Amino acid sequence: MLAPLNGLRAFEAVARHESFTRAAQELAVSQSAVSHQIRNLESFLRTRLFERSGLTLALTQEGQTLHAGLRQAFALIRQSVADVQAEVEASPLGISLKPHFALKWLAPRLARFWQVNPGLDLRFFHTNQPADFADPQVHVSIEWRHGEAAGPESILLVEGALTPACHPALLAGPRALRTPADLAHHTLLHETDEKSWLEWLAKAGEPGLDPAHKQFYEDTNVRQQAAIEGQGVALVCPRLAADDLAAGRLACPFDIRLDSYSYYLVVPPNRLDVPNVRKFVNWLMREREADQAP
Amino acid sequence: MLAPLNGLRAFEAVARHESFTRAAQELAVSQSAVSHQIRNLESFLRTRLFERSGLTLALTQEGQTLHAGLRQAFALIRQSVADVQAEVEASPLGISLKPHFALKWLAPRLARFWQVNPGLDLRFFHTNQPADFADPQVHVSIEWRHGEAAGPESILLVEGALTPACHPALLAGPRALRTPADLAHHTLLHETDEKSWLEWLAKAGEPGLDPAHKQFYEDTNVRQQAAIEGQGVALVCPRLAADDLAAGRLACPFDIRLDSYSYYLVVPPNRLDVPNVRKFVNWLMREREADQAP
DNA sequence: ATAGAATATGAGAAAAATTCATAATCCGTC
DNA sequence: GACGGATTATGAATTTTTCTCATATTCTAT
Repeated sequence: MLAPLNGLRAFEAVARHESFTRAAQELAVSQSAVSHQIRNLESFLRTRLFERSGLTLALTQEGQTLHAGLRQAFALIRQSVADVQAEVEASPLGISLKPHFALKWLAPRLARFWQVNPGLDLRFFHTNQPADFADPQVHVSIEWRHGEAAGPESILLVEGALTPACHPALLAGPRALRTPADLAHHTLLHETDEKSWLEWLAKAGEPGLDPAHKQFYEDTNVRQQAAIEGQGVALVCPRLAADDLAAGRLACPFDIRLDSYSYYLVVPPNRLDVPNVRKFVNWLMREREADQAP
Repeated sequence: MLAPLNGLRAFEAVARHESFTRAAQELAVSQSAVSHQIRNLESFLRTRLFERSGLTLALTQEGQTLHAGLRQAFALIRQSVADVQAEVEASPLGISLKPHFALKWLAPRLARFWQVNPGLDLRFFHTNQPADFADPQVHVSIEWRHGEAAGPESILLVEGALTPACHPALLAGPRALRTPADLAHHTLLHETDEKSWLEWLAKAGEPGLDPAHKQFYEDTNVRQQAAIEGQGVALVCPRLAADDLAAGRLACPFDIRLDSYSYYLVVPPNRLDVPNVRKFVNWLMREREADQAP
């Protein structure tokens, strides 16, 4: 049977400090705990390790023998653990997010992040799926979630507020989009299913509307580009389409917005203890504030 | 917070064996326990330490960093603990016992002990008090105990069988000891109190007997010598007075024996795990057998 | 596909560690 | 020499950790 490691650790600290009380402070436990540990170790080794003569604590012969090796051993352990933690710290911060959010929201702001955190490596996992936090490379994610499904570890980053958008030309002409009912003559650009459009149509008072065509684009960047090319009407998130709207590449024919989904920052429990994660999250929070100010 | 030591130990074993299962065997725990330990350590360090790709287990970069230091550290720990145990092993085996038993029973047999266990150092604590097992130098004791008070850790070594003994001359002459009642004309040699004699007198049918004189000798060797010198009658343990009886220095006038007290070997719980203790106890047991054979 | 050999996992049981409250001890001081 | 301050010791209750069992999962080779 191998020696009780926690007792050895306590012993090493006591021997170094020459005091139970100070060792307890270093180990962040009570003096009583240290006393029990030492007693237990002494009973395991069947020998006294300290000579308690009054206020002075001295190592016995056996205690000296033990401490000689343990001092080195625990220094090695502490060093090795610190080395690993440094490696982990130096490894890139993994962020799982949708390509659309990455392109339209994060990318334009990242330069500012480097200014504040130079030398911090990021690693992006672009996916339309929920993050796989079992993968230790993934630390946080930004997800497109239904507001109600957002748990306590979710922080609202950008409000969804989905609304139809299309090439400005579609607002005029014979089949001009003037009321939601006009969508019946147009192509609706979907994601992977029709859920969002059905929800929006219901809210717009056209629940049964049957569009002329349907197209499916899983990637929102591609879908939005398709709308820009005039291939149909897509539901867009105005804040993430701000540039296209400002440049006149897109226009929003109606002011009816679906706000059940939004972009949320998701940080698994305790992940904020990782310094790099905290830095990134703090920066995101400040960007969010700046976003909402104007 | 310092790293979970037991997890580190498990990790070191797994890394060395390149197998959870074999590490579990070395540590004498289940594979499951090792798996839990590693998982816990990985979660503490927030990194994977092993690459589990099918049947082959490989260290990750972080795992290698950690193992490099831990291998050395644990080797040091094992060595230090072994060193201390060797020191403890080499220290004398402490035996607490009464001077009388030491002189009359143990001393004549010790030569045989050295034959079987050459180089094993013994340290005798001669005392008439019960052993102080809190003193780590005291490993076993041989005690004069009441049979009923003997606990499970007590082993009968020599039966007490107290009976009066005196100089042979007292068996003759005007005040010859022929019946217990004759003791009224003699001096009774006591230990520290009159208990034993009172008990013996009761058993001998002379409960109220009032002796001519009383003398108190705490040390049985001295008391027995006093009897040899003809100073009175002492209660002796025949097996420990065998030499004096055989040589005619002592005689037992009556065949009434008090057997409530005996010499017991006392070994505190778990002490038998100490190799030297086991050697001594085993030898004592063989001596006891040899004692009872003839 | 399937057997074999490994690791993973969840729940409950067992063991170890910790704390609290307080006792005992020791030393220097008045 | 009694007293106060500082230190270690101790016992009981509680919390935390560790372990096991039973079983799931994963991977490989046949």
